[in-house]
Amino acid sequence: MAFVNQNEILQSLIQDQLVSDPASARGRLLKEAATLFRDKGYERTTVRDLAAAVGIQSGSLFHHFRTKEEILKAVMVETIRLNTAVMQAAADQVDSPQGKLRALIRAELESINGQTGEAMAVLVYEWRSLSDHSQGEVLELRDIYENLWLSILEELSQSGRLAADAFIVRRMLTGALSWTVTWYRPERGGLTLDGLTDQVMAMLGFVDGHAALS
Amino acid sequence: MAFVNQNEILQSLIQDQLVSDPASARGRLLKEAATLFRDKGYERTTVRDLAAAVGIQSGSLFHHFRTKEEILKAVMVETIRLNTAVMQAAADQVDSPQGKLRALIRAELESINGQTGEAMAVLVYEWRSLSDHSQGEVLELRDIYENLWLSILEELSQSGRLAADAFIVRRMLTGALSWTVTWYRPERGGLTLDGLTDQVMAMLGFVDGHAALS
DNA sequence: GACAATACCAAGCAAGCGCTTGGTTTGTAA
DNA sequence: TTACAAACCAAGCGCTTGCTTGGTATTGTC
Repeated sequence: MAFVNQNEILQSLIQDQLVSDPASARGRLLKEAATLFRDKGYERTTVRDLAAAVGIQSGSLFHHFRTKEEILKAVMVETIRLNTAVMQAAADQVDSPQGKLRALIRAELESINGQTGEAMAVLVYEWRSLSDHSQGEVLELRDIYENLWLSILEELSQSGRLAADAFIVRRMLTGALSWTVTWYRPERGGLTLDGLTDQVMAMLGFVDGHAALS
Repeated sequence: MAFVNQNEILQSLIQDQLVSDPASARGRLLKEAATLFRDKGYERTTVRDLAAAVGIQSGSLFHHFRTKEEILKAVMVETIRLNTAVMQAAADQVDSPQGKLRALIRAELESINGQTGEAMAVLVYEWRSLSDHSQGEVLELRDIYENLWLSILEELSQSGRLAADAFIVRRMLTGALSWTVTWYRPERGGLTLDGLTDQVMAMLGFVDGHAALS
């Protein structure tokens, strides 16, 4: 199936029970949790904060989740699942490696700075609040996501269009793109998402603005 | 004065009371605090943890610092002071803008992954644990530090040797370089600090390996 | 050797934490 | 209407938290 927009992808994942419906009680809680975890940090966010955000008593949370950490893990797992699907779809819509790279960068910037931004920030900055066991589970999902990037970067590297090592470029991009959440404010005018994507591509030595569409 | 190594700079700052002597009680505490804050996060680190790390009772901490947050702020303030001086010295030892950029990148990578790495990580990832007022104070110091980078990047940009915008490149570098702390392990062999610096320079389009020395 | 000032200890307080418990309401289907 | 599970409330338990207090060593100075 070739998905076009993010909403179709989301519906499909909900169907397969891989992510929670944002309209359900569980989904709404995860959404609020992501926002609170990003704004205040996991540790500073109390179960009373979480409960108040969805309008229930703190004890009632534990009917939906066994522990507070399980909430954090759920935010992370569902975020990776959704974004892996979104990125895959973005890359599939373009043919050239350079175009695929641009699509990935744009899609990740959109994830980080758009609707799922809160959850993405949690994924990056609340990593060590997870227990070792949970970290392992999340790590497995992350590997799938990362391989999406690496296969494309290595293709560009081998054809000589990328000056630095593929692994290292991906790691640099991980840091650089996730960091945008701390400073990029598209709503204040100035730089659009496409403009920002162009800047990142330019930094990597791809200077021809909007990438080849085919 | 032209400083050569990091130790001379440190001694000078200690003299001026801008950073604590690592041999003093206060300095040792800040060192341990930085390590704990990085490993467990500020919130998860208790005053009892901090006290145990330096071998005193938890109550005795409050003879040196009024609050736990004051410890966090001190770690950040002293780290910025030291690193601003270190970076300034690194840039001053080279003449060409490209050489200065390489020196800054190398020095920041060294700060992040070397002796002061714990404190640098705290500076990046524990930002929101500071009160608003403290954030303001730290921000002022950060501006000085950032201007060091911007003046050099803008020079490169205006002479056409940098494809992307100077502000954006700096922000990308901030994210990319600080992220290295999560994956770069020089002690396991493989990539040296100079090698990593070369990779970053290559990513930015500066491909001539070790930069001009003059 | 007197005398502060500094550095520390031992004990514990008040508040907030994650989570449990026993019981009530709400939704669903026969 | 009855039956039953899912969703929720009200209360609070046991524990940890940052920080305070009153007192005791240790250190530097003349």
